[in-house]
Amino acid sequence: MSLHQTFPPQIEGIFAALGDKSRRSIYAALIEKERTVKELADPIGITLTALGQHIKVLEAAQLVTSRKVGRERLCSLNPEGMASLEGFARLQRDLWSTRFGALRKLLEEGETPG
Amino acid sequence: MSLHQTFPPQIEGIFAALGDKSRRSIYAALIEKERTVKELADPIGITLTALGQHIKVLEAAQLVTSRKVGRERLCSLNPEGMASLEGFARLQRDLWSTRFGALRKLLEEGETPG
DNA sequence: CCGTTACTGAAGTATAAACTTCACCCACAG
DNA sequence: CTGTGGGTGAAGTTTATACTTCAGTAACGG
Repeated sequence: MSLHQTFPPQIEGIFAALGDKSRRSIYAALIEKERTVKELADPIGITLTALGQHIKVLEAAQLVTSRKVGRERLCSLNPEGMASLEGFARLQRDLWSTRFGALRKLLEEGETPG
Repeated sequence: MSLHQTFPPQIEGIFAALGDKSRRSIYAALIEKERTVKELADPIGITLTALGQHIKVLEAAQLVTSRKVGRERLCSLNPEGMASLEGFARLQRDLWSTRFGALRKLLEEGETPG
């Protein structure tokens, strides 16, 4: 039914995940170092339950990984996610350059009829 | 109050904008070529009003530009947005490499005692 | 053992934001 | 000039989802 092409599934997930302010905060907090669920929840001011839900989304998007250590859960950044995003963004730019290049070429050809 | 550093404002806007499925569809549709509000609204199945609101968000995020042509509004991609995102993502990867490099160095030093 | 701390699942609430309706304005065609 | 089509603003609805509460498990400290 849908005429429009959408983004690759992984990229969709990344945008959906980081579309939320709390999850961006979590991600940003993990840039410095790995942290427990509690350490992440406290400064944002949400419950541990809410934070756990966010972590699930971030893990599904491959932006974060986590592991149980004793009774705590240590969360860390997963560089794969951002790397994929970078690749996607670069591809977009390449496509654009190509289009722009093609346009320029057309214009140049138009100027030199022969 | 907030302990956590968040993303640069422009990047925040981009994630917030593309966090929405409809706006991703719009963006994807504009990759091929520029389109009017109606051309964008029809395949998604939303009203022109709703689409107009999305365009405003995408423009604020510098992902899209638009201009009035007669009674139509032509929307096109703004490559600046994606370029910023690519820069941000690459910076993240660089930070990670640095951290990882430092860790590896520490481990190597630990493995070669004296 | 007991009490506290960190977390988790289910289930319900609350709110932000996506979306609609409706009235209206312009541009263009007949 | 009338009629139709594309677009826009204000204001209300609706829905997705972020969030909570509560009850429970497991780990650690005394």
